[in-house]
Amino acid sequence: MQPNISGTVSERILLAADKLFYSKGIQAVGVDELASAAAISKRTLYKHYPSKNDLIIAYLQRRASRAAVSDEPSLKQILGVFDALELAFRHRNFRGCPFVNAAAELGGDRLHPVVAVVKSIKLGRHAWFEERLRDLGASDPSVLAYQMMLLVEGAITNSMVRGSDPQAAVAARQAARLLLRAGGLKLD
Amino acid sequence: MQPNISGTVSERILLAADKLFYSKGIQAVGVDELASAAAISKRTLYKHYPSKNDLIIAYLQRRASRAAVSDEPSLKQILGVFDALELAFRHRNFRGCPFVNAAAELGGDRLHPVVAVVKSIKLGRHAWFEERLRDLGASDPSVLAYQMMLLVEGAITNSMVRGSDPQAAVAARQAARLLLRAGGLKLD
DNA sequence: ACAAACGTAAACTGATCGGTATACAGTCGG
DNA sequence: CCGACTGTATACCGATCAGTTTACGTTTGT
Repeated sequence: MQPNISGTVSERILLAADKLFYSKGIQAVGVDELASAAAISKRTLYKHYPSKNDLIIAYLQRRASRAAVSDEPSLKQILGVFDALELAFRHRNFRGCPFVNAAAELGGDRLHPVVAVVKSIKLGRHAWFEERLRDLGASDPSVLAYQMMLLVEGAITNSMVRGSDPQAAVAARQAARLLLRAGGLKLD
Repeated sequence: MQPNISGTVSERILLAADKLFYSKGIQAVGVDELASAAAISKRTLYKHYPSKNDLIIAYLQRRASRAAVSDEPSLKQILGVFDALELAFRHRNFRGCPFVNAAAELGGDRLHPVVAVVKSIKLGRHAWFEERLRDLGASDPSVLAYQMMLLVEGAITNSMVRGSDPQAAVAARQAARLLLRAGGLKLD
């Protein structure tokens, strides 16, 4: 891979980490490879991120903060998640959920800081769904939000295992519409 | 961990591999640890499994072959999956789906033999659902089977990330009943 | 009893890893 | 012009890993 030489140093490092960690897996990427991909020396990398673990966490938090802030109506936002999934599944570089992958790779140690980060991110997603479902007057926003999470996670996992299968998103969206309607929401 | 000294050698190795691979992760377990856990020498281990990869695949296939063969009616079998999930989530040692975890750990290389094994196992599960749904006269057995897969995978993943949450199974079962009914099945 | 086969224990090989230290080049303010 | 700073290139460290080899019991068939 030819190194990226644009942007600030921290950005370059995070960009390289994002690409490599996600596509090859966290454990499979060494610090030397990261440094050369970011076109910096190892020393500089350790100046910005004092350990590989710090870089891993920064990578996950950067992925989490990509939450699209939108002023669309709540229902459209919820259904939009499944459209976004389908788009993601069509992407050639799709390789599942970075958070789940990280937890699977490093979760052998239940006290690993990465596990805590992943958990908080997932709880945040649940809250995101629940908030919007409450707005929409769902009969049981918490469990309905949980079910949306199940469909999203399930679709991502299935698509990853099968090798980027867009049909996972189609089945998930259809199921979501059914569950939302059963939960007391009026869809179009 | 005190070594296990009962059963045949191959069984002992597989038993140790199952416990260690699942609880600590595949990459986190070394061959020396496996040998001492199985109370055999490294030499003997390599006689039974000529590489660590062979042992990994044997471990996954053993997990997959644990499919409970039952003569219950199809519908009861399908719903039973979600009861089994809840039971699994209550287990202290639950740490997600061994197949997904393996794919997440080793899937950076898309041609890795483990990835192919995992994919075939998951396709087998889909076929298992589809077969029973077809028996039951579901209107679209393939997509309904896909949706069952989504719920199962989603529940497992969510429960793992949250640290063994039985509520994931409850939400999944409730969603499953709804989807099954909408798919043309008569429940109780 | 004896030799071949099988097992173990443990050292070793070569490679890779995260992280550190050294030596050197460029830059910039005073 | 200089000295502090910043970054690079690279060698190095200790640990760990998969896999091999060596040396030494122990069992087993005959």
